Amino acid sequence: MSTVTITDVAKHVGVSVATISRHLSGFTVRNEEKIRQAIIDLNYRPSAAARNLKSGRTGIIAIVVPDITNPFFASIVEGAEGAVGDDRMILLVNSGDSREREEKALAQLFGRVDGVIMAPLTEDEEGPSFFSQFGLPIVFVDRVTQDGEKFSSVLTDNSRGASLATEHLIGLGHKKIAMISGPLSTTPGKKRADGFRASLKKAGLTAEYFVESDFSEEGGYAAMCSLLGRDDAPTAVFTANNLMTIGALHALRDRGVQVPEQVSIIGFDDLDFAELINPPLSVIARDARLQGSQAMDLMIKHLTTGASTPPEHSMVDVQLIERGSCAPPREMQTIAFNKVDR
Amino acid sequence: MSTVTITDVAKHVGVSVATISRHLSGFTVRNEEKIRQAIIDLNYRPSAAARNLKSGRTGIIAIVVPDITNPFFASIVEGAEGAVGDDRMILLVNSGDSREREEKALAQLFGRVDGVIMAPLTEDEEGPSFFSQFGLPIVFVDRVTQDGEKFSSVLTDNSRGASLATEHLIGLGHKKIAMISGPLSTTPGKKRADGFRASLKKAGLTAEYFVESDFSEEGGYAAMCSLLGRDDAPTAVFTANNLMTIGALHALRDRGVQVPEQVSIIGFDDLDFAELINPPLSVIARDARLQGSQAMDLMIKHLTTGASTPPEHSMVDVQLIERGSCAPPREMQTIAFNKVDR
DNA sequence: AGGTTATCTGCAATCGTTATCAGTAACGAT
DNA sequence: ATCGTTACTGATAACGATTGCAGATAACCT
Repeated sequence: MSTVTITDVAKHVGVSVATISRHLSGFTVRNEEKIRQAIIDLNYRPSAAARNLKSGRTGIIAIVVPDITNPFFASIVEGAEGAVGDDRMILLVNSGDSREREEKALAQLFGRVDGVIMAPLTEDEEGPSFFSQFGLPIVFVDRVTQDGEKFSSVLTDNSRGASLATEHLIGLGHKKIAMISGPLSTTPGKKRADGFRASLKKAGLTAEYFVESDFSEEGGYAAMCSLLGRDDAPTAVFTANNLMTIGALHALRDRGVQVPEQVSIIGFDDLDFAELINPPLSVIARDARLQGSQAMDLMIKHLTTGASTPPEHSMVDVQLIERGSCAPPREMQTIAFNKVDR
Repeated sequence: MSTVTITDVAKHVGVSVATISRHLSGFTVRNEEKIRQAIIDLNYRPSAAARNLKSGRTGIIAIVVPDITNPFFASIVEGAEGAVGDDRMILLVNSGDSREREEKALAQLFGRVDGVIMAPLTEDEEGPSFFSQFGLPIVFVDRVTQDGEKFSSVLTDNSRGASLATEHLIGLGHKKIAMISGPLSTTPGKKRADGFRASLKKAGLTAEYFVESDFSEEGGYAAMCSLLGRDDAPTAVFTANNLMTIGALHALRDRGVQVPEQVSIIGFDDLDFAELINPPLSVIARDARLQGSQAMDLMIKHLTTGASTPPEHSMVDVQLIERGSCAPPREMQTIAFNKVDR
């Protein structure tokens, strides 16, 4: 029933398949009206597979993200969706976080898509040829590779964002500042950690409370628990992504720790509900949708101008949003009290 | 460079293309080792397009959702992702909420995918042939169509969920209970409104505070504002989905309304951060991931057993999760006070 | 050695579409 | 009447893989 081909239409009208094909590609043909009608009558739909085979293009762009339920990646996808245009579609792949799955995905994607936008969660150091071997155009989000010169990317100023957060805490008077970091093997993980350390150093502090975690809610929970379990607990915490922030908040809540009275907290990446939390959560925010749409723009540009054009790298800005989860440390208040007392 | 075909491999080894093809399909051939080596040396990857054309199948299943940043739909996608298996992939389409875009998507999808899982936000009354005209296998999530007998679906007991919420509020003593409803033109919108009205009626109350909105955060905000602006404001509100709940909470916060002291609120669909809000949000929850994986299971079953098998309909359960955003109405407390006073 | 299987192989057709090329018809200009 | 131009048309060869068929090779048995 639904296997009506261009040949059927041609027979039905009484012309050759070439004529139908030309009509479909927008050329003017004689029996235009009859053809239009026949297509409707027979419910003909051109075979995408055949077109792909002929043209070598699919009109599909893949987006590889580690976790679509992470609002950050969902926003990336949304942004890319908005920029994709009418004649292309998006193929979503949840890669998880392993190199194996990423490689498998890339191999599977080959021939099915015209290009890949890749947003990593973790990454390993890789040979420069790893991604190029697939012969697919790639645009990276938040990742730099040793192939840097070969692929375009849309980066965040991760290091600056981390510095903003850290300096905000320092400015409030905190000395015992913790960071719940992402994996140092990833670009965002490393850069944010770097920014944190740099800011501490500038203020004459040491990165005593540094916990490397895994960008997951569970990881954030565990990391916060371990920090709270220390003899000399920190008075402020910077969490390196949204999921770990949620996990850390859950840990604080479960332990009955008051925010910001006992512990201040600031997270990287905004959350839809950050204002609804008690207290409203201060964060380092960036425009994830913009990052997604820029990545898509770069990809489409690359596809339309041909592989000849050199790769481009754009940078998305970050900003500090103060809400209420950060306050001066308790010790300061206590010390002040003590002084008055004596 | 990357246009290595099966013919190149055949030439390189010195056999016919048929032999290479057979090796690829798992048959035993003579020069197996040489072929394997040649494939690696030449970096050959079979053309998906050509395979699709021959086989008529693509190994891709589409998921059409109105908004991927809605955590509910993200979870649906995640669930489906987990159930898709190794030899298939997911094509994500953000449909928005218009019938036009849905139709366009379906038309575009034809030939590119083996089947479609469709989760609606809005829907119109449609002729029974609307979806069948595309000749694509479809599994619906949370939607019933007049084609009901033709397509499988995974439904939620929306009506029961709404009743659970409403009866919870009634049980606390509320009389002035509002509902911020989704569009009544949608299956979930209608069913949840039905459940609400039914429960009110059973308790001898009327649906005086009923606002039809649009399942969006902005809609929820506006609806809550209009409810708060009434002379005789409600003491409890049931919001029909997660986004409207967030919007309503923002409105309450902006107006400085105390929850649950002044207004109780309960939402349909759980939120990741429901526990972190002050007070923790009570909700009607269901397993969205399960809904997604069941939809995928049904789709794969349909694809593997052929179109002959009759459609199936499964139902996902809902449950009330009490957290703290609902309390007895203020009037009752006031009245009690008054009685004691006199 | 000869006959009979059991395996493996290559040829060629096929999937549905588009690009190329060689027409043909209509029409005005010469 | 002939020519050139314009505007369309149809037959056919690709695109890259799979598969039925028939032929070839090897293996086995008597």
